[in-house]
Amino acid sequence: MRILIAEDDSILADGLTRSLRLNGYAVDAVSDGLAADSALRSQEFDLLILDLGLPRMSGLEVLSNLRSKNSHLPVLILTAADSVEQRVKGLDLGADDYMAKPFSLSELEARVRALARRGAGGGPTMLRHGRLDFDQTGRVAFVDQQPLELSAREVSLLEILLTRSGRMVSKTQIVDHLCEWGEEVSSNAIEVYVHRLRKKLEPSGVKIATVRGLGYCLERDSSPA
Amino acid sequence: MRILIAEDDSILADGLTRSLRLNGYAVDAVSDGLAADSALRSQEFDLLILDLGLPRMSGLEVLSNLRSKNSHLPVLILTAADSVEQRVKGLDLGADDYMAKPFSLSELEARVRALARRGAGGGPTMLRHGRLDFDQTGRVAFVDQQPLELSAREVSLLEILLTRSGRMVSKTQIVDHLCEWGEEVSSNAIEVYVHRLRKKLEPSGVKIATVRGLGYCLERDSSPA
DNA sequence: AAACAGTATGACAATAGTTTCACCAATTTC
DNA sequence: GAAATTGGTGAAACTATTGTCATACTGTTT
Repeated sequence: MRILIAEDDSILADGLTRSLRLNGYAVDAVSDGLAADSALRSQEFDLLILDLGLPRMSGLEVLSNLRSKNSHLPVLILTAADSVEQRVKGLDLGADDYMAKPFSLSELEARVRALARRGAGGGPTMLRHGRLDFDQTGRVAFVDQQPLELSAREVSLLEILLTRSGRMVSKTQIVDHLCEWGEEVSSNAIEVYVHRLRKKLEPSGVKIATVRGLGYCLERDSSPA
Repeated sequence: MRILIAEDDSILADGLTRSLRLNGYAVDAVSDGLAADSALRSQEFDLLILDLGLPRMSGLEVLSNLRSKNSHLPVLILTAADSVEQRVKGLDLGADDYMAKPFSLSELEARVRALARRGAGGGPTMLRHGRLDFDQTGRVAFVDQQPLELSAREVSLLEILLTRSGRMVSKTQIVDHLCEWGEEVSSNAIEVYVHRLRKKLEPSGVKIATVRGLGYCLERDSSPA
């Protein structure tokens, strides 16, 4: 689950980044509108947290650019407490939720959870694959009701595989979802994650298939329900 | 998926080439505008990465030539960080996206993916032929909902046949889509791919017809709907 | 019908991609 | 601050895929 934060107050941005990371999200932060716009073109995010008062390009512009590309990316806008007007504009332009500064971290986290869930297809937050259940909100996996002990990386990997169940997922796609910008990771790292996850998934009967040169994909349920 | 890189900085070009190849694209590189123009006339590409500051013919010229031929080829332009003006011109001339140097490889890769996806018909990525379904995004083929085990090459071959469904595909066209310039492949290699793909397609009832001296084409649905 | 060019097919070898293990660095936990 | 967990690297073993060869086959041409 990848989040982009566009916020010019670096202290606030830092705090948000840190706290969201603790919650298991991959977070990137930019500090002006142009950078946000550019980031949105290049990467796929699952949620955008957008300050409306950004330098170089206003948050409203960023938002309208985004929506004009027909993106349904969930957007949470941050506004100064007094600018009711902006807030309204933002919602008109298709923001999904707003928070007035100052706000409490835990409230923000809650909204983020809600939006992230909604974005994930609007559908159920429970992914199922054979005997494996995965709770996207709590980020826990179960095999026959028994919780599975997975590290953060493993959870993320499992999540991306599950959300694209049956489709090929290339290593680059995996890197994009798991890592943030500065973080360059050897392709071997992915292979290692897969290896470790496979081991932990063994008892569940869920298999990760390899297609040489293309990537990985979750094997379809072999066992009939 | 074939990409042309027009970039005169050979170090950068090299890096791009290598990294994109790792992502499974067929990449060709040229180092000046004329060569780019000429390559675009002779070969079919799916994406152009174009530096605007090219010798012999400027990137903007290459781009406008291309668009004047009514090509909708997705184009990603590379510009110096400060030349906002060029960038704007480029977008006006019909570039699809831009990146300011210097940029991170992974960011470029992401944009390439985005463009490649958009370029691939923009529309539905599901191709259907008789009982055979092919998910272009996921790069998986199904027969009656059952996934088909194909290698990377086989997937590519199937893709090109499906996208030209019913029409002839010459061996040269196949080589062009699958391989890069340096990569010389005997014509027999193609015959071998076809052979292997045919075998795997057998249970689906989908047939690849040979036309002596011309090439191959997917047989029309034999079973009337 | 013989000769020919193009195509099919199976086996083999080289390659490039993957798995796996052991180990180090960094971070978190107690 | 020590121990434990997690995340990442490199190297060696491993393996499926790929491309070529040699050979058999098919349809055309003379």
